[in-house]
Amino acid sequence: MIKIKNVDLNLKDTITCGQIFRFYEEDDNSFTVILSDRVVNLKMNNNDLIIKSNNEDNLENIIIGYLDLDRNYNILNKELLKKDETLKDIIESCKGFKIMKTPVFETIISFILSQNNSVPIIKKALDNISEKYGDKVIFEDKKYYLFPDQKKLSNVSIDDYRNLKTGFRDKYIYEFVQKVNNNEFDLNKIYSLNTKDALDYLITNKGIGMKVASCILLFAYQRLDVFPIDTWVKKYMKENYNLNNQKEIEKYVDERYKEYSGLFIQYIFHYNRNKK
DNA sequence: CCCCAGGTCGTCA
DNA sequence: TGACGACATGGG
Repeated sequence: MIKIKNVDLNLKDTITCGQIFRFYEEDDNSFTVILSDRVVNLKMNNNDLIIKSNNEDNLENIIIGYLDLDRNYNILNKELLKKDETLKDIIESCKGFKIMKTPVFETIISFILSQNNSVPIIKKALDNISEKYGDKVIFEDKKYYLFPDQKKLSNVSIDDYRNLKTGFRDKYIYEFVQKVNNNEFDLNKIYSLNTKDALDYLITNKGIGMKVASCILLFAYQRLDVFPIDTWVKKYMKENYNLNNQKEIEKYVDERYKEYSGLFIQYIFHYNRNKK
């Protein structure tokens, strides 16, 4: 067990707001997440974060990175507030909310699955893939399956994916995995690209459009300057700002919030989700 | 039974 | 460019 004292973290909202899919809320209000090569249980005890895992190697650093605990959100929030003072209440309500740093490969598969799909079904498909091709881990007497890496999926066919309930996205996942394994798509190249080029590079994959690419950049690559525009955001921006299409929204958000626009979108999503 | 899910693709003006 | 239907699946 590891304890990180005095963290500024809203664990529940951060875990459950749609950044990751494979997590379990436990009876003691802790969360068990399946993270790359291990299973981790996270629990807040007052302001301390209690961490347990089947694998404690480098665990504290991994969780600090995963939950973005090293970033100074106070500075970000101040910058955001400077750009738009009307965000005061929203920003305050998002205290402790973090943009997670999620595993790249799994995140891309997850968000390919997310198109025209609902969260429980996305989760089910990810679990199916993991149970079939991922390594088994026993943690506190329970069985879990890690999400497989690209090598483990190299021989999986479109039909295999279909049988795991990925729906019509089966071919997209297949093609993406093939391209990664054949070095036709380089996950590390993203780090060296600016945000616009990274988006253009991501959408060269079938099944990845602008929204999915934005989620990938925001969550897996920590690009806080992208803003995933989906049906929810469109509706919200129309109702509150009278912006009627994607172009108008992009222009508005980019002009006002620039390098923090991803944070801005996550904050208003989070705020409105909790409001009702 | 119909509708929808934090979309994207292919097709046709 | 821009609009529009199709798309697998499961839950309401």
